[in-house]
Amino acid sequence: MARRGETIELAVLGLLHEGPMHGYELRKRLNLMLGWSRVLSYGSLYPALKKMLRGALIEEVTTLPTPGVPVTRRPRIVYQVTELGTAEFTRLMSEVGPTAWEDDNFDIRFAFFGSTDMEIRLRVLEGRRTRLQERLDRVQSQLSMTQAEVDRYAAELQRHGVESVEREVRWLSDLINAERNPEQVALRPPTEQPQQQ
Amino acid sequence: MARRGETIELAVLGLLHEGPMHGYELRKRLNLMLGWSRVLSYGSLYPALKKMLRGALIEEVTTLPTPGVPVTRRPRIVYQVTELGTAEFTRLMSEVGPTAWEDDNFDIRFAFFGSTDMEIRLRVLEGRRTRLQERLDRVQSQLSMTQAEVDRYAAELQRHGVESVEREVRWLSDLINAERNPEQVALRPPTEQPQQQ
DNA sequence: GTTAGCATGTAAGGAGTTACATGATTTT
DNA sequence: AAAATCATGTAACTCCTTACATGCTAAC
Repeated sequence: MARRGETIELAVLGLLHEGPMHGYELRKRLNLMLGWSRVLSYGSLYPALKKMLRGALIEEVTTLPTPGVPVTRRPRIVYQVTELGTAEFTRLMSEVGPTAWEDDNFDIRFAFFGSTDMEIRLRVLEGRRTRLQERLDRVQSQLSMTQAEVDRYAAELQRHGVESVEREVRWLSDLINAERNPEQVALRPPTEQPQQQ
Repeated sequence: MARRGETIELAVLGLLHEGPMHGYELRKRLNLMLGWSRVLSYGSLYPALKKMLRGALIEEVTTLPTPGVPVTRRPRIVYQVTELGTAEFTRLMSEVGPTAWEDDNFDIRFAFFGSTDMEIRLRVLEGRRTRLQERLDRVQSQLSMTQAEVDRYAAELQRHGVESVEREVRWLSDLINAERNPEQVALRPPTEQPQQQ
């Protein structure tokens, strides 16, 4: 039950889904994709690749005659996902472990929604929404209790936090609706033009 | 130059600034305050307290006759901040190390703005804004390059990310203005009532 | 020809978690 | 009297980073 360490693994499997890649490129794409928080270092990527190689989730591509690029290339090690890896990808995407709703893990799952089916997408979106809603309820109940004695900066931080999470919940709700009614609603909710065309 | 491990230390020093507390209560207040992301565990709090005790940043309070509470209390170990700790708090608050603008570290600094002076507040706010703006610029320049080939879910994630960071930047700008013109603007920007009373 | 970036790794360590262990106090 | 929660701690482990080490290739 690989609940820990799923983050990089899932990201690599998802990216390799788009085509074979070498480590350096994986890192670049990952940092572009999840650039918001941390920058993935080689010190964690390469060992992870080795481990996945041992687990036969990925394999080396020996010859890949990319059209247009000269073949005189030595040091690059290009990986591709195996059948086992594809199965593991699906398993990880649908797994609802305790860390699956954290920011980074959710973002990775969301980024690869195109490689899954609607059932899983809905489960992930609704799970995240439920989690955020729980946090919101917890904070707001505590907020009403301790309201009087809080310093104004701490209060402003809480206000801003609540507002951000509420916004996130609305975003998730829009996405869930869009999943359920694929025809009626475009993926992007009408922020700019509130009229139907 | 304790650049790492500053997070808990700063939080503890900031909280003890409000008055003496024991470990359990520190954890509760911290989780209330920064409840958004992780929950601080005892396994990291208590060792940190021990370390700070060794460094004389905090000290045990032997007798504290809290009015109204019976004194028959044994196992609680109440800490208070020392002079050295107060100095360290100021130092950490004004330090602009590479991790100071990360979400958690920024939130902690912000939460204790009431215990610092405006100079430091402005430096922290402006530093955070600069960092976010840099990320924004980097992502948007990359976004314009790779625009065509991106999957729609990955694109929506990026769009949402950019929007969130832009919102955060605006929030910071409002706060910076409020710091610079303390009379004119209330801390909270006029969301509900745009009129002056 | 030298700087910048591509490309792959290893070793040591940091910052925290989970799980375990223990006992007192309050509530039901 | 049992259950919940208060209260303090330790040991092992995980995931990741930083710093180091190496060499190739493109650009200036």
